[in-house]
Amino acid sequence: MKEVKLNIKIDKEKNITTIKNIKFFDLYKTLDSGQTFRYTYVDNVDKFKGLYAYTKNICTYMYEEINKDKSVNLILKTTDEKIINTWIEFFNLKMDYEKINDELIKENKSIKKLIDNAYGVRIIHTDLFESIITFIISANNNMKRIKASVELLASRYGKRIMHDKENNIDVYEIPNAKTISKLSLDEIRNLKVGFRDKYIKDACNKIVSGEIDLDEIKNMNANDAKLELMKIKGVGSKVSDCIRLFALNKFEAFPVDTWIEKYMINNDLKTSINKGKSYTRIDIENYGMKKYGEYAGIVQQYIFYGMTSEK
DNA sequence: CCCCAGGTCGTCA
DNA sequence: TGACGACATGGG
Repeated sequence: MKEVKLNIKIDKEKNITTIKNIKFFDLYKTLDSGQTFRYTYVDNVDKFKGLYAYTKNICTYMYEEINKDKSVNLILKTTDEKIINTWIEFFNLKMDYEKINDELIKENKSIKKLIDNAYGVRIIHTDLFESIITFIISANNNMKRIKASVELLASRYGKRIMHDKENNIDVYEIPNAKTISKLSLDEIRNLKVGFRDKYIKDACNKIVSGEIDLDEIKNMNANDAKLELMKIKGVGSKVSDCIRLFALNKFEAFPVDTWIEKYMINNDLKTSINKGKSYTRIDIENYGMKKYGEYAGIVQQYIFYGMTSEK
């Protein structure tokens, strides 16, 4: 698909970069949609509201302005081109979401209300290792607790990469596999990850030993990547789908968690279930992939946002 | 006390 | 294969 051309203004004097008129983008909804767990809201930096976002050992202050036509200006507090490009890639800003949404609606008109509700939610491009660890923690857990555990992991065992004295905010990097593999099970357990301690350790051991090669996984097709990730204990079908969708951007993945299951049972699958059919999560995953095709993961994220943002 | 959260594992048939 | 209980932990 053709890439969107970005309108980027770099202001060296103010140390600010503005990416102008981004279509279908909501910074806060996107970060808050359960794909990444590492961002910190700030009440007062340079007299405006914003946040520190983190990925791949980079922490940047940013905020958004909404234009009259609903497009968004993303303001980054940096002028470093490498960092700017990191965030463009992270938020997939070159993807033409208007076109993708039009195609999805053309195939299936009922998707329009899902899109309107989740307006601006994008699939982001997260770091593979971080995604593996956070989504192992996510199993049978909730967003608040996942975020707390990831934050504990970073602040206890990661290097501090940002210190904001004025707002009393510190940001730490996610420790690497080697560092985590040296921790005891008790130390990992103390991150409030419960029974997932041994899974985190297994993932790091396999990465350190070379049994799992993250660079190889990045070059695999969607199906091979899924199976390779599932060699890690604690990574089943759903966790693997989240990792390949968010960290590898395999958009055909359709992760089925408790929310997606509830939604599909009450909507897409309702009539057949009334006729006495039953579906496992794997059935629902295959149904979603078939029905929504190459952008199933994007549809899934709209559904997830809708289900979790109510109340 | 119960049930639930971006599920997976081991076991038993 | 398919079903089912166990698993940590905090919130409602």
